[in-house]
Amino acid sequence: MSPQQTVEDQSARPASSRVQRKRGRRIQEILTAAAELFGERGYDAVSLEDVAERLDVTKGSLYYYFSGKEELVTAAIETLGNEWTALLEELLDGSTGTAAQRLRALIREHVTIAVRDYPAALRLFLVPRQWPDAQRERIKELRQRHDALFRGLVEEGVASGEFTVTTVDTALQCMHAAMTQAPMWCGEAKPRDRDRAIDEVADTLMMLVGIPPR
Amino acid sequence: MSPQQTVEDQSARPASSRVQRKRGRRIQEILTAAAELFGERGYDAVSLEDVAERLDVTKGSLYYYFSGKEELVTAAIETLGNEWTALLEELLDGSTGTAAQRLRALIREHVTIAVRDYPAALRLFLVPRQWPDAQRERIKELRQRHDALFRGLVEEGVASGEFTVTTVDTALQCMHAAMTQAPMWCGEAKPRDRDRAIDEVADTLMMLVGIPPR
Amino acid sequence: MSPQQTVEDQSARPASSRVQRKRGRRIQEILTAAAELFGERGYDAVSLEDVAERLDVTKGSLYYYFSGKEELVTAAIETLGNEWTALLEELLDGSTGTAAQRLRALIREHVTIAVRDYPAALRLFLVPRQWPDAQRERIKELRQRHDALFRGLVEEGVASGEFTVTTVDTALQCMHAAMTQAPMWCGEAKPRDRDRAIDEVADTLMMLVGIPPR
Amino acid sequence: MSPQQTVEDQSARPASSRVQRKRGRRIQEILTAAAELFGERGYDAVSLEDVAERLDVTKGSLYYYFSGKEELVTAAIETLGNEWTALLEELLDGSTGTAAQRLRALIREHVTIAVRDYPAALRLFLVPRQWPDAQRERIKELRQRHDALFRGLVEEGVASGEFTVTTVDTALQCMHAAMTQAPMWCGEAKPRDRDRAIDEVADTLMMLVGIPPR
DNA sequence: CATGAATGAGGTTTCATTCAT
DNA sequence: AATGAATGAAACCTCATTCAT
Repeated sequence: MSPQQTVEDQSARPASSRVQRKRGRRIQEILTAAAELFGERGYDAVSLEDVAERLDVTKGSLYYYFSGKEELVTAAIETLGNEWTALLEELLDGSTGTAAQRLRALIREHVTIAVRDYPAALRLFLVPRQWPDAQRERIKELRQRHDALFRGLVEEGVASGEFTVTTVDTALQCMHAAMTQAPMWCGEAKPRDRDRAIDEVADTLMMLVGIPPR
Repeated sequence: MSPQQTVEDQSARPASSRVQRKRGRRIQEILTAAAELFGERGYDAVSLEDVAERLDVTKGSLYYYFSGKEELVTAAIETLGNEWTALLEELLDGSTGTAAQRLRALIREHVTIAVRDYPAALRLFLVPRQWPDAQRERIKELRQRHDALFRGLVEEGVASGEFTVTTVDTALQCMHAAMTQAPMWCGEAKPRDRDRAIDEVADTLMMLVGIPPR
Repeated sequence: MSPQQTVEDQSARPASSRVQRKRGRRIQEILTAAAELFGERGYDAVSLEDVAERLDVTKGSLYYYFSGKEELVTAAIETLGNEWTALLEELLDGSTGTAAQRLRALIREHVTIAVRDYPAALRLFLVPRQWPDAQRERIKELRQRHDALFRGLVEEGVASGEFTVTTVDTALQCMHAAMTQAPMWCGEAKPRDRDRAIDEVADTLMMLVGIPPR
Repeated sequence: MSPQQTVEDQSARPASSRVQRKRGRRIQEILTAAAELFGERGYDAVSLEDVAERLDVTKGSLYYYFSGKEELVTAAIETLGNEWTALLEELLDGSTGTAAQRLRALIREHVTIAVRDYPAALRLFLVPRQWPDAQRERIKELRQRHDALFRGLVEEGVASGEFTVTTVDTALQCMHAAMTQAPMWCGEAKPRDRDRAIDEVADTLMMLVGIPPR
């Protein structure tokens, strides 16, 4: 049995779970490094050598865990998406107040993550030639889970009369597009300016659901 | 001594203007092809061989007109941006009504062009992070000219009290981001659905300047 | 200090013979698997990973029994050759009749084994040109033992005037070459056709020693 | 239009036939070098680097003419087969005498070529994983053309009563197998011995069609 | 005994770039 | 103006081998 098995198959063999856990941890290390790099520079601009170097191993080692660049990047996207979504879910769990207050906080958090951790995340969804089927499914699911967070809040606000939208779908798409590209114009050096920029983005995007600034 | 001269230099020598015109035409052909390809697949995923093949010439020929891949792609972006901006300026010249009416028309037109002519233009703005200085300048200027169209209208509306914004800059950025990515979710087959989708985008984005739907 | 010891050494230590037997059995399993794979695809096209996978162990384990790929393949050839020769010797022990009758039976058996058990055994003799000295010796000996069976019969027939040959050596070489490649053109699906094909090969090869068909 | 076009397409564009001829010549140079190397060592054991080095160019250049290793080797086999067959046809054209005399000369020539030029030609027909369809056809045709030479003579001899065979097909297969493997046991250093060995092979193989030695 | 992990050398392939013609 | 040819660096990938556990 070849050792490559994507992250989810892990539970196949119950044997030697300590080893399995270690393997899992290593895979996560790799995926985190890969997610950062791909998130920063995009698919084509990152070589496996780059990934290996950041992990201080050789290229060959990556092939022990992944069957190739595409599998690696797919898994990395998944990781990135999961971490990102988890952070947002966490925030949402602890947040109270009106739908507007919570949505604004969510937007702020999302942009902050984008700017801080994954300035080129957008590119990861613009990967070359369409993905092989298996991988495309996984990415689509990921995106839906992420979207659901925003959609839930928006629908709540609309239901309560707090928000006004033309279409929930379109408002979400626009919001998402702007948030994703935000790192490109908020990527300033000084944290102070950056924070203000993020605030402005949040205020501006709230207008998409009919909440005026101030 | 190579005859390379970037697109601007073209008008420098009045001599032998028939030759010059022909050269200009050839350059335009190349740039159009390049813009399409780069727009479809992104910078890294398009090889000069691809561009040459679409033009039915050899790679070598491209070097007669451009000093390298980067210059080619920069010029392509410039061309595409110029055409695009020209279409928008034309529309604006003939348009009357309130700032809101004109802005809405401008947004509609922009998205329509994007969806119809340059479905993947977005990628052209996701080009390698570090441009050589010379090229970065040109792209920045282009963007500013394009932006000025929207900015003018928005400022006019703000001045007249018609619009409400947190920051003109941020509103424009968000608007731009959403418009650029719109082709990705409006790229439906049937023209009827597509038109309605574009309308929704326009309505939604008008909210960024405080204009409610309907 | 690694415990590697080539197959011959096995019987050296009488100590702990149960362990030794187990070791021997394991080695045989490995060699059988290896012989099949190398026979099917050739030396270069089979990786140790492939061999390990078929045995459901890891690559590393193979190094416990063999010092490397070359030793493994040499031993595999040896095993295969031994089994093959043993089968032929067995046949010869029980066979009677004229030299021609016995030679014909031997040829038939040889080709039958090749077709049935080792359809691509030929490739095992097309292994990298330069064997290390130690291994070359072993392979040569093997071949001689195998050859001796045929040689003995041929010489007997020549001595008795039953056979006519130009050179015993050359006749044997040609016979061997044809027998080895026979699986490639006798590898038909239906057993009936296959049996007739083998008969034809045997008849034809008998002509090499001057025995006419029928 | 990518420059790769296999040898037969050459006549597609009538344009600039001097250039075309030069291209053809270069391709032949490459194929000759490749055929020698692959013929000597087999598919897997020859790297493109090896081929490139013998031609004193870089690996990359090979990709200008061939789309990959497989295409190169297929074309090389074709070349090798064509040259080989051409030599045999030439010989046959100028040869007179009985079918036996001519067949014997043909065998001698074939083995001489094998020993002298392509000691590992056999391996080329045992290439890894079956060939892609396109290439398999070409190789099969080649083989048939080659076989036809021998078949014609054998059938002629059988018709005239000069030869006796069990089956023409089987006799040809055996003959071919032996001839192809002959370099393995005739590859001696001294030309004198080698010539005698070839003579013996020829005499021995003539027995396959019922011609006794001497 | 056996495994999982890692390595490093070497293979195939791609491609921007240069240049003689 | 354009082409065919060649290059070289760098990419992806494979695999025999080693080793701590």
